[in-house]
Amino acid sequence: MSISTVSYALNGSAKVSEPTRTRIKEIADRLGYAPKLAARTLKGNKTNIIGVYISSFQGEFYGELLDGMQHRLELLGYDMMVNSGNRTQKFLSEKLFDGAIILDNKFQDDDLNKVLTQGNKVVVLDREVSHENARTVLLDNASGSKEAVEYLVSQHQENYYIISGPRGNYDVETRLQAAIETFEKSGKSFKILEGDFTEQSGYEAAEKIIAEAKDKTVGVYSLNDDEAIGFYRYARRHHILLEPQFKIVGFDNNHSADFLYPILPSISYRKHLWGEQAAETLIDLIESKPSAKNQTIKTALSFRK
Amino acid sequence: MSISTVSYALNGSAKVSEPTRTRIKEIADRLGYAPKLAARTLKGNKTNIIGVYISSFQGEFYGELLDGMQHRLELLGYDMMVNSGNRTQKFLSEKLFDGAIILDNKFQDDDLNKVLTQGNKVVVLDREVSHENARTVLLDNASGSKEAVEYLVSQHQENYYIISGPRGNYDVETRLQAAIETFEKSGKSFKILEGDFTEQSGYEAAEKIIAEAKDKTVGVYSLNDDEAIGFYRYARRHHILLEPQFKIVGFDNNHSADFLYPILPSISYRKHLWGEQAAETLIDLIESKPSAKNQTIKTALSFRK
DNA sequence: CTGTTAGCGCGTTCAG
DNA sequence: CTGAACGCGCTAACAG
Repeated sequence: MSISTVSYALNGSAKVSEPTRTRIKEIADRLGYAPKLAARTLKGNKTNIIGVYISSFQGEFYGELLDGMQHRLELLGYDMMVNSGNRTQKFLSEKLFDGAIILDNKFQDDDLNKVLTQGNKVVVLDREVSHENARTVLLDNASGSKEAVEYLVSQHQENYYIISGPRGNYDVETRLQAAIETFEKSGKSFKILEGDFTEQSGYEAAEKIIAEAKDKTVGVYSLNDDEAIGFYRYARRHHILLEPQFKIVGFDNNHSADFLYPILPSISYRKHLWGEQAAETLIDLIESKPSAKNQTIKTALSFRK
Repeated sequence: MSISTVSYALNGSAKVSEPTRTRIKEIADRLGYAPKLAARTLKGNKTNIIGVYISSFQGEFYGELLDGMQHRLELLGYDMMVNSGNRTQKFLSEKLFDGAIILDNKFQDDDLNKVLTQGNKVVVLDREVSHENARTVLLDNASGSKEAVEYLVSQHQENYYIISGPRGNYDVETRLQAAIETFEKSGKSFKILEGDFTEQSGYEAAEKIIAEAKDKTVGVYSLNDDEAIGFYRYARRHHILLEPQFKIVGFDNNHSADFLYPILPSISYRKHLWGEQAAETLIDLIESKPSAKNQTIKTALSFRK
């Protein structure tokens, strides 16, 4: 029983007879033997692992997205590993991953370019990229933003605000631009308050907006739901009834905003599908299928149930 | 410039002069060269990667926990990768990870034992294990559960319920046992309704409980907050005012339950710390430090803010 | 200090 | 079914 026979047996090659295979598998099992990934990879140059890069594990944002990726990748015969933190970027260059999905503002454009130049395949969910080894699967922020603002304007408020997000972020910039255009087209004036997508920043924005409001009615477009939740939290803590003076719209349709009162309308999109599309596109890219094209994920105003 | 010099230079060996090192690094950078993890691992028998196994990415439960692990592991010089799904268990046997943290009911006891027998180091957060290669970092469910029930009983309700969780689960069984003991000690009778830790199961339990209640006051101990949220959702959808007839206590102190009305008291614990302890214990175990002992995470009733 | 050479780690796979 | 080369980087031994 030679080394190669063992290898063939364990990998299901037809070069080994059934009885031998069975015997080998039994022995391997008894010994707790498992071929090392490192050795196999060295020879094969492929790991069948996809690396996913996110900026933080905190928050409910990623769960459904990752779940979508995971399920699709499993179907396609790949495994998935989730990373957060700068140091792990090296694993892509070091060929631990056959490809990566990136939704991580801490992953710098420079580093991304380096990685692409090295020949790594990447799908990006948080910026525009043009490179033969990259594809994008992006939200249709413009359309969602337009709908959000149109809804607010239809409520005929007296003053309007946008609570912004971290500048430079793709989603922020595209949502902002579309919102501004839509406000201008409607002839309504508005103010922009800076935010950073955290609850805290929404809380602080609420303080300003409510102080400025006096007895005017106000419409607020919060560029994500976390900020909107912060807004509600401020109101609750200060015993301010939002209804009917304040109308707010958010973005992301967070599950955890389901119990806010009054209901928080929000721009929603299919997170699970987003993850699936990202996975599918990446594998198409890795396997050099021509179907590996840039994708867009639709958005629409939702009023929860 | 020989191969060995390059290796020495890139790995910071003293056998290479600074100028040479710098030059080599520049060239490597320009060429986009990065030593492959597989080759390095094969020789060194160590990856400095810790695998974390969770049963699903969904839900807000894991975020803070993973964040705690991640930060502590980073401090200790390790990288972390998060896995979900049965197929990825093999990576531990295949020596991609130097060790693992497991909080995954889909990770079977049999498989865990196999992995431990192979010599892999593991910290487990969701069951009791006794093995030289394993340590546990578990919640003090008994204490939390006792406090939850004592709180309910102090509210002097007429009927009491427990909404259970998935049977066999360590947290469920220990919470349940302590709850039963505490109810019995107080002389109160109670009913147990089955649940599975999902919102849906809490929703269904609410339907039964509310139908049975008539005009009696009711105390409900929901073994996790997701179920409690389901309870509230049922009440809201059917326009039932919970206060003052229904008193509910949960477990986990989920952030997303912050906006429930009336306030949902819940057994809380420091998730971030939990993750940190798990990480620390695992590394101690890997590095054969005697400090690698089983740990317990404290719990306490919390009324949110 | 730098270069050369060679062995090692471990599984895969071709040629026999 | 077996022998041996191979993949890639690390490192020890030795020479310049």
